[in-house]
Amino acid sequence: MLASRLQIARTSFYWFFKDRKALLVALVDDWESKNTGAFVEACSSHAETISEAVLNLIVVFHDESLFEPQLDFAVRSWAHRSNEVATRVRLADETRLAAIRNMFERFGFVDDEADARARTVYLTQIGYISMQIKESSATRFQRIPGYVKTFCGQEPSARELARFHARLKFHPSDQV
Amino acid sequence: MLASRLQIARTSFYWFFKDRKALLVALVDDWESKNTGAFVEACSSHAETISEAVLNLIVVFHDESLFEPQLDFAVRSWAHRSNEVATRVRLADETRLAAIRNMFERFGFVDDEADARARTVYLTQIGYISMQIKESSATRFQRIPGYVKTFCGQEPSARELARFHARLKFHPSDQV
DNA sequence: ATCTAAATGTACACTAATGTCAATTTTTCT
DNA sequence: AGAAAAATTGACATTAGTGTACATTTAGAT
Repeated sequence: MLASRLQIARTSFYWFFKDRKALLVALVDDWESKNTGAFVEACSSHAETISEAVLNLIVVFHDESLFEPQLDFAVRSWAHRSNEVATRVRLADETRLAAIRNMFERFGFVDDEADARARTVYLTQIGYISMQIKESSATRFQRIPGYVKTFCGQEPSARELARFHARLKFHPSDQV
Repeated sequence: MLASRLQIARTSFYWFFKDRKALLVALVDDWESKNTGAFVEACSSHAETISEAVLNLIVVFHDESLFEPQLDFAVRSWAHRSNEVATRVRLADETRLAAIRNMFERFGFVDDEADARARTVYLTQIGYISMQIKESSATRFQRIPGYVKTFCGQEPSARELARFHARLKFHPSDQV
């Protein structure tokens, strides 16, 4: 399938990768290096309010240069069958969750509540991928204020929303 | 794999199912019939407060006689490769989401907010499965109040939590 | 006890998936 | 142009996955 998609002979694959497994390992390596950094950075970037901070984080999930939904789901699927991969996925998830929890704590949420809110934000996005929802960008943007209010208990200001909107306009691949 | 797990010869499989595909179709049929009913029922069951209603819903996700995480994820995985399955999954998701949204609307949430909260509850659970989190029941129960507060903006009362706790004690398979 | 249906097993066949090898073409560098 | 490296390819080999046919065993009913 890969070969026909690339318009080359099937066996040409073996010039680039030793075997099937080598490709899969490379994919997980790529997944690992690409994602985690962007999350930590978004969580520690400056924000005046918690709603702005949450919006910063949501940007990462919608920027396909930082986060690839299809790849993420594929890796998680693989993790269901491989303990090795499962361990790496778990580690990445913990790193990301810690970063998000830390973000909530910076804005005064404590212990269990910071933890629950961090998990809610993160798990909602992971669930989104799992459901492979396809909706117009209009629909998507319309839902954002509701999500932000749910995630942090505070509605985003018009100015924060406008900034969020502007940042994502730079990535037309999201408009599908 | 299936045959060795069941301690029978590989070909004995074909006595029960015509072929591989027939088994997969049966699995999706099972998934479909089993789940959706339980959701709708939980969402329409009586509750004094929104926090109690949310707890009623969370029970469904933790009761393995009503909801099978592994199967759910497997079906969603399959949906990524089969349009037929994807359509059925999408339909089931919409039915469930409508039931949950309706629940929030009964307690005074309107339009976008009811929608966002319904999606947050549902997607968080789907995300949970995708992450195949394994935690002790103690840890799980500890997190519940935080989730409830995030989901509906209101903390569950001690009495509501006690009832929730009691209901799940009847399903020891959850204690893993 | 014996007949029948349910269930299991062995032998075989076919196809899809994966990988190796050596030859060939294309690109790059001097 | 000509050599070296990069990339591609077809022919072949091996293994895993899927399925059929038929014989055999087991369980239940009369």
